[in-house]
Amino acid sequence: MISIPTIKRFPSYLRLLRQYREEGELWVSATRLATELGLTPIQVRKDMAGTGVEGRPKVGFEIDALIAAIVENLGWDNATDAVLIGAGHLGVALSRYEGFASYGLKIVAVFDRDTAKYGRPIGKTIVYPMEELKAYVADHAINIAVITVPAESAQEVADILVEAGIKAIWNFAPKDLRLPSDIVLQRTDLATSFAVLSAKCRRLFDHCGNQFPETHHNVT
Amino acid sequence: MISIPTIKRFPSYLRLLRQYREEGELWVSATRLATELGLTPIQVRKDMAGTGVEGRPKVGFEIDALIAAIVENLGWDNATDAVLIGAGHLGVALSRYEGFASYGLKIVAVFDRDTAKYGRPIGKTIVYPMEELKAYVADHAINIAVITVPAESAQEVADILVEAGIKAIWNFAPKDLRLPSDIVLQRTDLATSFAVLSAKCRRLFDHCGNQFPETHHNVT
DNA sequence: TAGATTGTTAATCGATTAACAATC
DNA sequence: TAGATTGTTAATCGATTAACAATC
Repeated sequence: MISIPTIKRFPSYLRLLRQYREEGELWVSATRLATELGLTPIQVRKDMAGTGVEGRPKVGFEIDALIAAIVENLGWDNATDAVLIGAGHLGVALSRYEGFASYGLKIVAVFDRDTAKYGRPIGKTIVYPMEELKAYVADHAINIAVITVPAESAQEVADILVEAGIKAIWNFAPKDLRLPSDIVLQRTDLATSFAVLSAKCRRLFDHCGNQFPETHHNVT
Repeated sequence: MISIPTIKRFPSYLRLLRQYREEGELWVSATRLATELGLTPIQVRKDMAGTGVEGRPKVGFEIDALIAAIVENLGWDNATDAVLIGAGHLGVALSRYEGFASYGLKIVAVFDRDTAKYGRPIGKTIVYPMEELKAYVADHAINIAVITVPAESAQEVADILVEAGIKAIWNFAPKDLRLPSDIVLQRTDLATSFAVLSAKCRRLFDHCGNQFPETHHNVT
């Protein structure tokens, strides 16, 4: 069983490995991956051990083998259909994001409460009425839903999804959802992310003595 | 010094506490916060201890005091000006996001490479040419930058920001940036987030024996 | 008072890091 | 061969959880 911290580093390894492959390289050492990603070689070796790929002393790891193993470990080798709820700016941005293809995620339908948006094309699909969400998820046996509605509506949408038999929810709304324990939930919370940034800034600035040290580039 | 995991839970506490206050409540127990957020009461008490607010046995914590302490701890009490680079869908979504106000983050300028977008209004600002980025950051003593450009351009943009004297970067591009160690970096990487979701799904499904268990709602 | 709740110290758990033998 | 690199076992570090006394 691969740990969550290791899983979180997999996408960074994957991006770098794919870049190396494009540059025509065949082998890479843990030392090199570590240097480029700001990790320790020991940690990279531990992570690589999780993939099941064995390295060769003095040579390193076979790039193609690592890519295949990481993709397989994440389950990104076969595409999964997903619905997205909330055709606001963020919803549209995610629906059109082509990078999802390399994660094996495919947004097959977008839903919104705003009647004015019905039928509007977004990415490779169109906007459907919210009333059709439950039936769509159930009929198409959709397993994953992406929530990009405002915080106030997020729980309501989640409840509909659960009733319809959803298996996993990726929630972008700034709201902590209450879900049955057998539903997989992943948050992408801007507030949480910014809180960490803020805290790191505070630590740095506190070290300097004031909130924002005068920059030497500051032209008054 | 408050730990990062605690910092990550602060925004969730904050949302809930503000909701309670709106409902006219004055006190809340760690037990109740724990129940609503799916945490243990012990963990909530530990986190609350970090804020410096003392609770009262049998009563709990004063909501206003907790809100003030968390906001103060995150440095969200006075607004910070930030620039955003990349006026694509995600950039526009973030620039218009009004929730940032409650984090003390204010996007004061948006930059893009696309000349067709210059002067276009986004949120409370307009799009500026990329050429003006460096001077803007330096002249206005901007400390925080949000990067929403494609992965290929992210490092280039980051380099300009560093030269201009930026202190912290919030990077949404799927790219691991190389930065001087004194620059605060926070990633919000969709791939990482989705990788965790994928891994959790795999664990759940492996437990069931197949990749996606047939849903009982599946109408064939 | 009795009992719910806080706060703190100790125990547990898990991830990172270190040490070092094995390998090509 | 010599030396860079891997793989594994042990040590360290930090966060969570448990236990329990203190409090209103």
